[in-house]
Amino acid sequence: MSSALLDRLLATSSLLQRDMQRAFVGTSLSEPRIHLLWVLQQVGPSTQQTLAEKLEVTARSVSALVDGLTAGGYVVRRPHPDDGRAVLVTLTPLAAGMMARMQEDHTALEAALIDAVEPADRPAFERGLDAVLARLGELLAAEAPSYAEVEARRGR
Amino acid sequence: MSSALLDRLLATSSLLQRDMQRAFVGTSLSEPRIHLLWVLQQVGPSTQQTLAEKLEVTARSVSALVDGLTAGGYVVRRPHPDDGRAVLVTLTPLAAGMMARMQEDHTALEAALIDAVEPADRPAFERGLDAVLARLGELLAAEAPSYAEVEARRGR
DNA sequence: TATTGTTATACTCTATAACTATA
DNA sequence: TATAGTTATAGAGTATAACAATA
Repeated sequence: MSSALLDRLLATSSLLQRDMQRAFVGTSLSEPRIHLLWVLQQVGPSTQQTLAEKLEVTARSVSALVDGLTAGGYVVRRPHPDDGRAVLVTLTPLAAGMMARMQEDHTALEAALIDAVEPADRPAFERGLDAVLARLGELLAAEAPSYAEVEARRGR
Repeated sequence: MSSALLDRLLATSSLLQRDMQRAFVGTSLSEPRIHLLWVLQQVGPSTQQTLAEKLEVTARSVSALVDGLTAGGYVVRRPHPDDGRAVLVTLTPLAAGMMARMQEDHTALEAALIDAVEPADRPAFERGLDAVLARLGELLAAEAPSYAEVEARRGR
């Protein structure tokens, strides 16, 4: 008997994570640093506060990550044009090139995974995945009130 | 247009990870420590070497994890009956109870996720998931030779 | 006053290297 | 010699709290 659905989903998570890590062995880039670079590529130059929200870590942790990435030549801190307190963290050309390649790898992996599924199975597979994702979202929302909800309750 | 397949798989990973973490807020249990306890529940009392292999970390890291879990009252080090060098890390009744509950939650989540998928979609969904898992395994095996393969090559 | 980011401090996880005790 | 585990040391990531500069 094959292993349970949940175990296969967890196995998929594990393999996807390995695939991500494999792409950066030999560089000074760890998973949290790659994540920061990835966000910068997606949304463009950002303040550290914005990065803290996207990465779901404290502003202090972003400072440390940006320090490391600056030392490695992956990002630079530029003054914010409108706000003297803030900086705009910006990818260097080196890092922008790496992230563009990572984006290509991402697209290629997407294609490889779709290709692996029998065409006849694809619609049901995608519906099933969406259903699982939605259910997971509901379960988490039900049991773990969001930050916004906690704040609203406090405000009463 | 909905987001791509790969992004939905990554989103699923992220939500599963959150669900796992949510279960242990308020305790002194971090993700690596929970992982160790989980392995102990699955395979029974184990040497630290065995745990190091299962967790894919160094023996030194296992020492640190076991130290922390011992201090928290979750595991005890018992002498190995046949090997004076080794210890058998064993769950305390406290931790065994927590892990049994975690196993139940795991089973309940499994049922909730299957329930979320339309019965008519389930066979194709499972085939698709298996296909994705297999393809991911192939890609990783092709590009990242296993430890065993590296060792065999060195032995030539 | 509120916000942005840094300095100060501490804890966890990880790793390598050297060492002890046992096989 | 080889293996199991620890001590010593170091680096990364995370967090909270106090502070500086700017809004």
